[in-house]
Amino acid sequence: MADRIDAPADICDDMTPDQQRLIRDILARVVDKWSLWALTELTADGPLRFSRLLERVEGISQKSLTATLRQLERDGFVTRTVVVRSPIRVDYAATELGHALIRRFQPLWLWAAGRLPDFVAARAAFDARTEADR
Amino acid sequence: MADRIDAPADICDDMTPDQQRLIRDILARVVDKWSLWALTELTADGPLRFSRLLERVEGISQKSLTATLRQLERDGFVTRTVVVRSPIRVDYAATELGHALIRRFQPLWLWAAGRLPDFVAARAAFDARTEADR
DNA sequence: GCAATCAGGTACCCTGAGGTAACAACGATA
DNA sequence: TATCGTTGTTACCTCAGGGTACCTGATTGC
Repeated sequence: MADRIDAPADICDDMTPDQQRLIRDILARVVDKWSLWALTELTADGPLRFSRLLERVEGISQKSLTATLRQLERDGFVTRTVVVRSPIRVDYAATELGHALIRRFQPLWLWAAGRLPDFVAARAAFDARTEADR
Repeated sequence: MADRIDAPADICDDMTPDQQRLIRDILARVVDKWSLWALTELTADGPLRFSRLLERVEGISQKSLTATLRQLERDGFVTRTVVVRSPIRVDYAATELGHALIRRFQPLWLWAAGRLPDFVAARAAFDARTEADR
């Protein structure tokens, strides 16, 4: 998991180091291997139980899903409600904060999708350059 | 480094798996340990040479800075120009794509900064909850 | 010739994220 | 009673990111 993300100095100037660390922490969580994916599933499709998430977040292990959901819950992006029915059942749902985060992140995704040709071109150019000489 | 970041399905529907993987790749790079920080320094303050960056991106090692800059260069966020002067000199500068990325990322940072109290409260509530029972 | 500066490469090691697999609780059901 | 389904937890292992330390060129100045 990435453990620090920084922002331009002018945004940070009026914050304590502790606050800056917390923000980095939050944003790092947002972009780690599974968090955003899991949260996206929850924002797109009502409350989901553990096993449903396990199926949807394709490739994640039980252990990692548990850890991911705990972190998301701790930071207020997700709620966890235990239903004591027959086979125990746990529902996870995105909070308002969770929805807001996804909404804020989408423009970045769309932008990246739009500039896809630039990335492809940049990589091709770089690889050609390095293969030749350097 | 995080190696995948996903977006809502409706954005992905008209993209090939390869394209989706590339976008995840790009966005993952953006939020890894050092990339965003280094790029931020470059967008804030003209071209910088290797040693200047080494000082500014406080805590990074030579090895990691080299690796980070190579990745940023490969993805088109940074240019690398060698000046063959007396003691060799290499200038790094953010490209238009690099500036655009930082601009796109800033709103997310500002939003997180604004919701700081929510994160603090969520964590406090969670920690109190888990300390008591569970 | 010799030291110093600058940009990097390389070898070695350590840590931590994350996967696998087995086990735990606990009610329902056969 | 035994087994199953569900949500975890725990032990063990692997692998890759990243740090430290040292070495390489190339060039200038002494």
